[in-house]
Amino acid sequence: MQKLPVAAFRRAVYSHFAKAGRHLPWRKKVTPYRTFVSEIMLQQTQVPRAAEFFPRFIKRFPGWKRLAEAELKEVLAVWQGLGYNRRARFLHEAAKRVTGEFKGRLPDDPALLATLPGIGKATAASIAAFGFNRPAVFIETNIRAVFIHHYFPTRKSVTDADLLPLVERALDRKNPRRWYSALMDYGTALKRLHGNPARRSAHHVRQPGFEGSSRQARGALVRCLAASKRGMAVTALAKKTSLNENRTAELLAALVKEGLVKERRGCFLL
DNA sequence: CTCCAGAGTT
DNA sequence: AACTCGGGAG
Repeated sequence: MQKLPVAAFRRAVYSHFAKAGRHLPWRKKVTPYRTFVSEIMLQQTQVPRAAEFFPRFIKRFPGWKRLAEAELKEVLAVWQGLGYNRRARFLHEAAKRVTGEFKGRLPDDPALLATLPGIGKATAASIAAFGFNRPAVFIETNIRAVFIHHYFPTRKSVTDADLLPLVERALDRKNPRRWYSALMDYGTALKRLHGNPARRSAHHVRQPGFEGSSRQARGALVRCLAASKRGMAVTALAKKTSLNENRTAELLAALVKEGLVKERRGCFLL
């Protein structure tokens, strides 16, 4: 199984990092807050887009306190274009918990981090590694690409359980932050060269289409509301988004239930 | 059409 | 285990 000695593998990854490591805004200055924000933004979102939004977000909400004190509508407004709006709400909720429960100090324990909204196993470990330079082990799509390419070049289906011991063994425990940064950059480069080895992950799933989906419609609704001063009625929203009125009402009800939208006597607002 | 530094809900 | 959640670039 072990096709490549660990030392040689690390050298290959670090060598690429030295030549082609990316200069990303969240790497310029590392704090737990900045790492947290970037990791939420990066969930299912390509690096260039997160890199575009990150500086704006940080400028507007420089730290936990400022984010916690903001209104959700402000956070959603800055979030527009990033996608998956509920992440903005999770981030906002997390900031409130960090300032309250943790007195403004983000814990570095992945198990504790994973109790925060929007933080699953992968992101919790990512934050521990990138934000606190802790040797947490995790797997995400770039890591899958790298390890599948190097250690399972021909196997059709590779599980995370297959990869985990390899990821753990390869981890540079002297500098987890640098190691994972290098691994990410190597993974994205590998995908461009070899057509996404992560497709051969047993956990790989293709997304349903976006055109005409409720995701698209919800996005349009939230975008409208983010742009409106005082909120809008169902009819106005349906007209503005070219959606069926019944469907619009249903989608709005779901958005209200999720805490992204509020309703005040027939008028919807963020 | 595909995927993206995934997570929450059912 | 299967669904759902944005939006843009390639």
